[in-house]
Amino acid sequence: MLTKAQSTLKSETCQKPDIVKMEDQVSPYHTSPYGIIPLPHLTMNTDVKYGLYENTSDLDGQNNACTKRYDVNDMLQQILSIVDQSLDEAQQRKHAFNCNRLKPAFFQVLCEIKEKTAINIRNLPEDEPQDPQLMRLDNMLIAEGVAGPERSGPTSGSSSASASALASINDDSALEHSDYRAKLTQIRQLYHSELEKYEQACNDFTSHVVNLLREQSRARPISPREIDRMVHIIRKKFSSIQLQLKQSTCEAVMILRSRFLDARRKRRNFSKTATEVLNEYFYSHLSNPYPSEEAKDELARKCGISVSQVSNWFGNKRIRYKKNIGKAQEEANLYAGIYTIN
DNA sequence: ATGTATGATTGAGC
DNA sequence: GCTCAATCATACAT
Repeated sequence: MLTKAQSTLKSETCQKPDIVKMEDQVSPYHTSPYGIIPLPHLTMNTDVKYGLYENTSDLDGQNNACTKRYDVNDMLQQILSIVDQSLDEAQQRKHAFNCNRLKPAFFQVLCEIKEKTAINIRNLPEDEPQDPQLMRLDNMLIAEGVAGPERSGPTSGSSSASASALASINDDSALEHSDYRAKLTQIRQLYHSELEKYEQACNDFTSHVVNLLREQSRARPISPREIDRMVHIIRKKFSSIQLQLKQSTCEAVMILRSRFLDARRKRRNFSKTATEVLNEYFYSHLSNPYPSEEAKDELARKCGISVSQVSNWFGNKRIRYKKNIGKAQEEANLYAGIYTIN
């Protein structure tokens, strides 16, 4: 069954008698399932508007239009000549084409052809899941305070708990902490300005392409769906660029962390009183030196260290006590003498 | 400079 | 998620 579109195209080839003569001949007035379209007019007009028959008049003197040979070279020549046409000329042609009363019908036909071809099959919008790598990076950037809402106080973030505890112990680490925060802010600002740039560029480019496609859609069949698809593709490309930005930002944060927050590099012994408090608890609970969550909280508060530091201390203490009970006996006696063994 | 002490990290096991 | 054991990296004492 011939569609309106197909019949239109076939009738167009009929305009070129040579071709039709040799190939399958279809009536220019073929009735499509969509009704009769006065095809000869359409083809004539569009051909003229497109300039395909531009030099017909020159040739008319020698050759009748029906006998004129249209070979591939002629057509190529005409296509190539479009490049040489001035913008004004092109605009005129475009305008003439758009004003053609049969243009909407012709356009509809082209759209239908497209609808029925494979173009739409691979057009199906796939709901692709979010890139797991991108999600990881996003989560990390938010966790580090680079992306997401700005953090004001040093006590606001959960990750800063140990740092703020350290800061309360001595000025040294407080200084380092502020240094760390300053550097993090620097990274944050850089990240956001770059991200903004990318987004701006993406939006600019997208709107440019959309405008271009919309403009072109007046002359060739471009469905809104296709434009959406193009926008989707552009966004995907740009997000892959953003991915690189996020990756390098994460790297920078990790380096910063390792430099400033890796406590192994800047280890400080706990204060004497803190060690005393911890030892007191340890030796007075020697039979079960495993402080509960509440006890850890209490010890952390008393010592001005974090709960995880308390946990670390007890972990180290238990293992080292076990390894050298003899040597630890002295210490045990010292504390046992003061506190009743539990 | 060297050895020891100590807080933190890592990986296995539960 | 906690603990153990080994280990790292630094602080501290000598």
